Amino acid sequence: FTEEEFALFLSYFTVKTITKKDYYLRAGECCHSKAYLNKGCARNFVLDEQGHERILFFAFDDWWLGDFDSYYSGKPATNYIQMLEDSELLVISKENFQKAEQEISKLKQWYSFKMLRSASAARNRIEEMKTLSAEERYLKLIENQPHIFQRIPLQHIASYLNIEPQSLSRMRNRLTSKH
Amino acid sequence: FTEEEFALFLSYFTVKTITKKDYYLRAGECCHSKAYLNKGCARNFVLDEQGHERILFFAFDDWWLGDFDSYYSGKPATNYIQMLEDSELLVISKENFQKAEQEISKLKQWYSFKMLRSASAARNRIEEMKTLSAEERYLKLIENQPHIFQRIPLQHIASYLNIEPQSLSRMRNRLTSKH
DNA sequence: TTCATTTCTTAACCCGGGTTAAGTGTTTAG
DNA sequence: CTAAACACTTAACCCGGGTTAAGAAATGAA
Repeated sequence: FTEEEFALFLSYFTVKTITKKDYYLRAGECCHSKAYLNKGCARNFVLDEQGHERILFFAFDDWWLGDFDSYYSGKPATNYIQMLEDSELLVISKENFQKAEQEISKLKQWYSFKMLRSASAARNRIEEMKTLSAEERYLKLIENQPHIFQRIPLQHIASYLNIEPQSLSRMRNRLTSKH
Repeated sequence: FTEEEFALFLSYFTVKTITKKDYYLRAGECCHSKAYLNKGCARNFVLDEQGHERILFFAFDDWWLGDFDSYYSGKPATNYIQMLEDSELLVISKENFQKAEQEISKLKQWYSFKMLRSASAARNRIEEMKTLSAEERYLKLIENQPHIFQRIPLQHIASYLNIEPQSLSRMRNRLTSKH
């Protein structure tokens, strides 16, 4: 983007601060905006049939928040997006994004590249879930995203790994006593 | 697409037939093309660290085949794509697709819509894997894609459900004797 | 400082699915 | 037609993670 394009794009956003534990989005609501997470972090989760929270992923600085399906279909969201720290968001409405897309030619291209990366990341995540055990996923997380352990409670990491907090605790114990 | 646009698009493809059990793509190869599966079906799988095949998804008539990451990064693929029936593919090379994109204005738009759907499908799949048990995924599969059971051996369906064939057999037994 | 909430750990028991092994059908190829 | 390859099932044993319950440790609020 040129400086002018970037400034124009930015002008379509509004700043929103959300305190820890509050929600950017709840299941059942419709998602009419995208939000750039400027500062803070969030968890994106769904409820299973027993009502357990299942964390799909965490979002940190420089991520985009939203429920894709709801945004594009207009139907109610299935995802909850809850802040895990006091956070600052740059929010852009659907309408403003469409306007911006028409005024800034590069935007569509940029966005479709983003979409490609997003699809690719989701596919890799599926691959990971199919080929790695809980323990392997835990070790990989420590290796690839150690910063997560500085900011996110273990219970949420357990949910992300698709196990109960007790099991993660037991696993960590097993791993440290093993050496 | 208009009829002319469609004919032009088609002219960039070549027909390729692949017999049952042969591969459209193997891990380690680079994926330089996309393929429209005109007739037949295929399984897309990866190998885990123990060398077990893990099926990510099946492809039937009207699906597109390829390894996204390899196609866009130019790096070797991690996915195998193997035909489960004698199949007919319409193959388009990376170069031809790029040419077509420049000549047919709607193509980029169409493709970015496809990409959106693909990202959305992958996200839903992750959600499903996180919230449903093996048995629930099996029942859902019977309900939503019963035709799969007509064309795909149970061992492959087991792999898709992320369990061993023996476990699927046991589960089916459990379910039928339950009523 | 003190009480309450949240987070983490430990332990006992249970169950679903993995593993191994064997056996029965059912295709396919020579 | 026959042997080999493939597909499916059953059973015994084991193990990782779920469940329940309790308590310890850390954090936060009054």
